[in-house]
Amino acid sequence: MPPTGTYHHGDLRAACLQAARELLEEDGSAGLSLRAVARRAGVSATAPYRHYADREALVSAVAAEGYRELAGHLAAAHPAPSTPGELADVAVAYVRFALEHPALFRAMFAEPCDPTSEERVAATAAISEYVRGIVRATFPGVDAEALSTTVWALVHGLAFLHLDGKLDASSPEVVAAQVRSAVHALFNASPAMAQSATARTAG
Amino acid sequence: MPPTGTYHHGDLRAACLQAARELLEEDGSAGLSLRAVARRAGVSATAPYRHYADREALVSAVAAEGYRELAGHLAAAHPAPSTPGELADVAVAYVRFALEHPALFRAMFAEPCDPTSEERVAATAAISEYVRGIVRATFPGVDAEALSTTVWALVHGLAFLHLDGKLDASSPEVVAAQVRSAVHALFNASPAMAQSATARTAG
DNA sequence: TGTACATCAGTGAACGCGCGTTCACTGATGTAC
DNA sequence: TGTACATCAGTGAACGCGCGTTCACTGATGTAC
Repeated sequence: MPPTGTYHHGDLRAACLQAARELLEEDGSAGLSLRAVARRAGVSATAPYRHYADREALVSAVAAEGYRELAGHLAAAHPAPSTPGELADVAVAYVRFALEHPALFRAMFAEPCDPTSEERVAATAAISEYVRGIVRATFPGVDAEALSTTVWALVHGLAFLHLDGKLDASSPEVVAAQVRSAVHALFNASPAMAQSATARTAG
Repeated sequence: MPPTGTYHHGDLRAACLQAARELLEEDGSAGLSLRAVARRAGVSATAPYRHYADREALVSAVAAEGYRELAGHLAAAHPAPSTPGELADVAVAYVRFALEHPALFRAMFAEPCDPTSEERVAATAAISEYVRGIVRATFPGVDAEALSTTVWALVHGLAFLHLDGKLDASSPEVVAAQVRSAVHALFNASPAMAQSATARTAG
């Protein structure tokens, strides 16, 4: 057990991430500042420099953590989606994550970011690969690369428009229904669906 | 003609917008500051207060102008789209606008914004209505409300993922092809298309 | 087991900065007579 | 056409702020003998 309340913090690196997360959750519109994070972590303004090269590095780390958390959230929605309906569940989870953590989501996507952060690049690549995997499982034989980009963009756009108040986000149910409907509009059209259309009820 | 170079500026309100735009174009990642705008407009730091209540008001005005400019850009892509292909042209124009004016686009959409700005609300409503009109023209008899939301979200998501470096934006052509492909994936599925599918070449 | 010492992870003062906003002001403009 | 005056659109000094980052430092930890 790391001794708490001592001069040495124990795990200030993690504590900074935690503090940053709390700040983002509390004030959805503020930018992260190193000083505010240090303050929240109960530490001098300069202590974080022991663990992060500069402000950018902290922000990148927060974003990367956000990506991982998002991935977990999606996986929790459905462990291994393989039908359009299950894929839609995952889509709903994506948008819900954005609406539940608006500031974090903005930090992850809306700010110009440091493209050199390995942690960050790896985390977004993982998300992208994850979506591709789902699409592949749901529509085997389709160009998963292209379709997964389309799916991601659709869902991402819904998330952002909702975040930005451009769509009706009055209740989670309304949002979920909208996401589902949009996703189904897309999936009804996929080549794989068209191919197997004869095997289902037409109309 | 307003006398330039005089004590009285002539049209400082417009000059501030212009200055703000230039700053956004030059530094895609900087936030707008009133002082920087004033500086760029060649005027004292406090002069803009004659024309804008505060920083927020300036930013909202810039964003509103951006919406109008985007609308013009879309209209220029095609005056009255009524086929999926023409609609795709408009979609391409949307994404191109975002990529050509990243900082402006972020100011318009990515920042938490003042929802009370009438100018801003009106401008975004206009965009939304515009998209709905196109969808209605392209797919008469369809629930334009739902489909136009889906279209907007898809295109908006593509714009943002590109802006954020999450997709291959290596050349305008690549981007355009991707947008077109995504839009077509969606349109192939719309009920209206399905209805009229027999009237076309199947496959 | 005890001591000397290197290393590590913090502190706190200080730097220079740009910011939003206020205020009393002044120069320019335009209108009434 | 000329003058007095109200109004308007700027100026510039000043405020207090939080920020990122540097620096020399010091207290705590752990290791070698």
